[in-house]
Amino acid sequence: MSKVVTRIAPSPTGDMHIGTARTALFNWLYARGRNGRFLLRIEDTDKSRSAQAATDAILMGMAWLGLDFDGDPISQSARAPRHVEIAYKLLETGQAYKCFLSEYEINDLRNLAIKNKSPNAFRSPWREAPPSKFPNKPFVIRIKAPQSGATIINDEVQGNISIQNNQLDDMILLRSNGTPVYMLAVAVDDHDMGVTHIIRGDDHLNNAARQNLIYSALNWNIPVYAHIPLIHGEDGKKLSKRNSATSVIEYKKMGYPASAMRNYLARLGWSHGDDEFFTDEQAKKWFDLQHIGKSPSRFDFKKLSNISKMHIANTDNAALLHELIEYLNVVDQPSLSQNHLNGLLRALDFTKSSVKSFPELIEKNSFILKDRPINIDLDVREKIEEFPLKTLKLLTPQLQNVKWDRSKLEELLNSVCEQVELKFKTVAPILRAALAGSSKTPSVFDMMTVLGREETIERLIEFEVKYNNEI
RNA sequence: GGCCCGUUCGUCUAUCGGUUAGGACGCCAGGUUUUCAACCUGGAAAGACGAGUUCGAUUCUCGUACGGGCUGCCA
Repeated sequence: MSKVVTRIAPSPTGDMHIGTARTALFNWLYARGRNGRFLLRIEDTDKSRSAQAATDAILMGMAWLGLDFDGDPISQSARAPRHVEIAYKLLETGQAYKCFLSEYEINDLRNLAIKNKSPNAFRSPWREAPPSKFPNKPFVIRIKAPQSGATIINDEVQGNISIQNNQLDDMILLRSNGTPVYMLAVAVDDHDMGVTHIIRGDDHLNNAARQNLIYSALNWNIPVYAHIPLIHGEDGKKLSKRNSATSVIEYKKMGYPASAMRNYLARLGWSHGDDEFFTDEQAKKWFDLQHIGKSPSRFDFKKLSNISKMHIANTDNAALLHELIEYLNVVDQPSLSQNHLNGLLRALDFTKSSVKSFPELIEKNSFILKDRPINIDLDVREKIEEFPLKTLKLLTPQLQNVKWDRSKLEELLNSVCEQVELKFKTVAPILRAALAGSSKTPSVFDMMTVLGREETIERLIEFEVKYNNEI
């Protein structure tokens, strides 16, 4: 059995689409799980639609998602001479022909066919014309498609699809300006690149029949097809800017880890029994074409968030910090000081287990990312019904001597609470206010251990003074 | 219009003729708690519709409805 080769072939138009990312992921998983090769080809045949910025966006998206491809990206436009060569080869063997119809004339013929309710696809009158009749006009090269019988597509996802050949028109291979069209380029490139498995959106399902025409005209082996259903928005309509975030970069900016995106996207339309949360290694091992669903699936942010939460909780601190830094960077936040970085690394132990995304993680860690004087959020202020100064007066001096670990601090706090005859429930908001100025924090003991003795005491004193002044 | 594809809880899905149709997210209720959360327990919730094949259909076939795709000198 020959080695598996897959590819992702996006066209460079604007940002990288999340659907493209999923298709890339499927191809990547399939190849990587089978010791195969995964290639990237930029489909820039139509130069007017292409832009370097869009290509960069694709590269960035792939990099963020960790979808590494083999070799250099292949530019389709650079391969145009080869496409032209094949078109002329087909012309020579009589499997393609010159068509001298103008676009205007084609339009008329097409409209006429629709008007007459012709069941057949459009045919050019030049199909069988002898060279002696050729005018001195620009021409396109069309493939000579069979007019009867059927073309079968063996699709790993959709099954065996049969398309009547009278539905297939003599598609254009080379434009009148001599440039190749997409359909030719795809078939030639996939063949030349040795692609064995084409996993792509099912909007290409009908195209597969056309591409098969090219393959068979050239006596090439037809690759394995797997046409996967498209992703829809939460409203069930095709994913668009109106109903969802469409570009990969937006998800990065929302602060979802790449591993979570891979997990969620893989699970969207593919399944491995009841497994919901899995690692890349498992996904590579498990991924197959048989368990890809046939119907389009809706993008669900709630589920993504849940998967994201599990991934954040399961990422080790150093890697998480690395991703967090990249996240802050992409959302144009100022970078963190070494001091903050150090604190963050320690705080992650107990802050990473309960958040859904990086902005939440930042918020949860805000106590360590703030410097004195601590600004107190309004909602926290409101929760402090009375301000028992005596508690702090009693507590602060004792903090000087207590052994600085979590259990000792708990003991101390409990005894102080007893002395002032308050429940810890009442005291905690005050400490939270003093230490973090926010209600979104980890436990006060965890904050104390990370902040350290000195900083904790400074914050408590600062708070005490502030309230003394206000009274 | 023609052709092609799809349809299981709100959502993602399991099921490869025989199940009390399972899981996850979300939702609801209760519990725990030191805030936001998190966590624990329980609950409601599905085979689009109509025929046929079969001892038996979610599963196979056909039709209908709905949704999607293709039908470009776009990709």
